[in-house]
Amino acid sequence: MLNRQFAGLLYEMANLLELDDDNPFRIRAYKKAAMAFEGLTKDISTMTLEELMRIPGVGRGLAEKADEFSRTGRVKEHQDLRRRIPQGLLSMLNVSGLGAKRVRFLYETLKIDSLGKLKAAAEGGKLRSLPGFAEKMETNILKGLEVAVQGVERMTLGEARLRMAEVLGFLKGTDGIIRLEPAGSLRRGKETVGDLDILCSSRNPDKVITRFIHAPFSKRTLAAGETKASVELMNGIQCDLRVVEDDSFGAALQYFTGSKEHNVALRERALKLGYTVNEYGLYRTSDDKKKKPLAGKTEEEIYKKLGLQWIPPELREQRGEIEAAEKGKLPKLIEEADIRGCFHSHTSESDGRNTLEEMAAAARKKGWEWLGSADHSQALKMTNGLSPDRMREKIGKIKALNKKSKSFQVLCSSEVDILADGSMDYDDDLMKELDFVIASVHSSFKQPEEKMTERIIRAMDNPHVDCIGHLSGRLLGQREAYAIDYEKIFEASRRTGTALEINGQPDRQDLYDVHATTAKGMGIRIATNTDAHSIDQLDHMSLAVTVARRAWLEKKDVLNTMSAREVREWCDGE
DNA sequence: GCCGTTTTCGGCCCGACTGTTTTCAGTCG
Repeated sequence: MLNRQFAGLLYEMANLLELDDDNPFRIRAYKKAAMAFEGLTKDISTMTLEELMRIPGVGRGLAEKADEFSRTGRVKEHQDLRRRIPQGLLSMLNVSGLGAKRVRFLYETLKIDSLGKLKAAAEGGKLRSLPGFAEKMETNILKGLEVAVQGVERMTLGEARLRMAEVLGFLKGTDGIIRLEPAGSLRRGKETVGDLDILCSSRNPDKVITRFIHAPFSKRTLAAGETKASVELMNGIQCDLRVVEDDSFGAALQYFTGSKEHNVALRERALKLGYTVNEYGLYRTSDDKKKKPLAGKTEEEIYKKLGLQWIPPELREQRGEIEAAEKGKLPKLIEEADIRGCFHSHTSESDGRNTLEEMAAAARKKGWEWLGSADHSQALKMTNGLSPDRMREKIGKIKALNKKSKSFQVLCSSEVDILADGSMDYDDDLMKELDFVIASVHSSFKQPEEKMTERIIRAMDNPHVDCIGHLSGRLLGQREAYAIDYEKIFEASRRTGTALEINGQPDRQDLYDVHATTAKGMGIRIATNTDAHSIDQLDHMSLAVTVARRAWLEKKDVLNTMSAREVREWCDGE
């Protein structure tokens, strides 16, 4: 799958073109197309030129580049740009406060073409005498350099939600606050979050901003004006606060939730309809901006004026949601309240922290009707995986437990390893005794694409395997996804009726949202699972559901919305 | 670069903050 590589190449080309002072709209087109290729599940190397050109934002020029890239692994114009523009200038763009204009200027005047030379020049006080640069700018560049050298860290959504709850909890009590909501990529449920965005309406904006920049979690103030402030949190993450009038809250919430691409598309639509939209409201193009807006108090008003259904934040990625909203065809997204159980959790029998009884009690307390207790199989020694004898013992234990309760059922499940050759870690007789089998890869991650793909398909062909766990195997910030052919695997999944898991562990969130969308389109059933290793991790269902929502999934697409009885029937009827 | 029930040419989202300036460019989201 070359899509991500090609998207990366286009992003780099956009930056190089910017350094080359090329047409800004051309640069925007490259970035927009890069986004489109990133979200595409069909492999570009299997697409014809005509198919490529049907991707929104991709015309003949970029389609030909995609074609050139999949045939030759390179793009000539990209190589030309690389030859002409020093590589170091690209890394200089990562320094906060430096954009293409300033980087180019530094290169032309002082021949600075690397982070090292930039640091030396700033420390030597050589920048302050340049026109447009002064002492303050020099200091800021040095600060920006520290961050750029470390590289930009993004938090997982799970971590971001915790940090957000702390900040909101602190701000909540402030005098004069009317509404206070998280915005940005966190509200869209993106798998990782770069910084925290908070929106607030208040009768006393000064007070909120002052309290915010002096909060205990605020390490340093990056900017502070009348309507917005940014601070760096103790963990180095940036947190932005915007304060608006309550009449503009909906417009501002829409605006600061993004995504940027969604907002650009929305504004283009507004212009066609004779309106203009900003963070204060929706106006007629002909009207004075000081006039009261036609809409702005709620998001629903804005979307309605533009002839659209309200679009849930998770869908605002410019992946067809505006077209669907126009036709009134948005999905009715699954909600956490629809979930009645989880197939995948662990106990202290293998590597979990809580006993079977504790896990079951906690699941019941969440309002669930059933829980799949799916300890590891024997191959995973480091997790104390269960031998066949121990697993049979556990099956007996679960049967006894279920006799005591009618209203709550534990499924005897297991997360069985898919061994390197695609065979399963338990024999068929044992798997037959289990209610539900999740097959996962936990070893030999570096197999070539073809072998890994065959390995997983072989597991799906086993009649006892119900579901594939964390298909891509990626660990956010730690490990790349294994090389697999998604098209072939989805096809096998459809053919064998094997479900695919959306794993809600914060560093997994696996399937990827775009892959889950493709799977849904093929009629593949999805299980949203926690992979909980302790009772508190059962709350990771919220992350799994968020991924499902970003993938446009509805209640009917997800196995976990079945009642205990339906799950039993489904397991027996396979 | 892309795109088109106003267009195949001429558009292409919009505003806040900073640091540098005497009214604004660059950056950022």
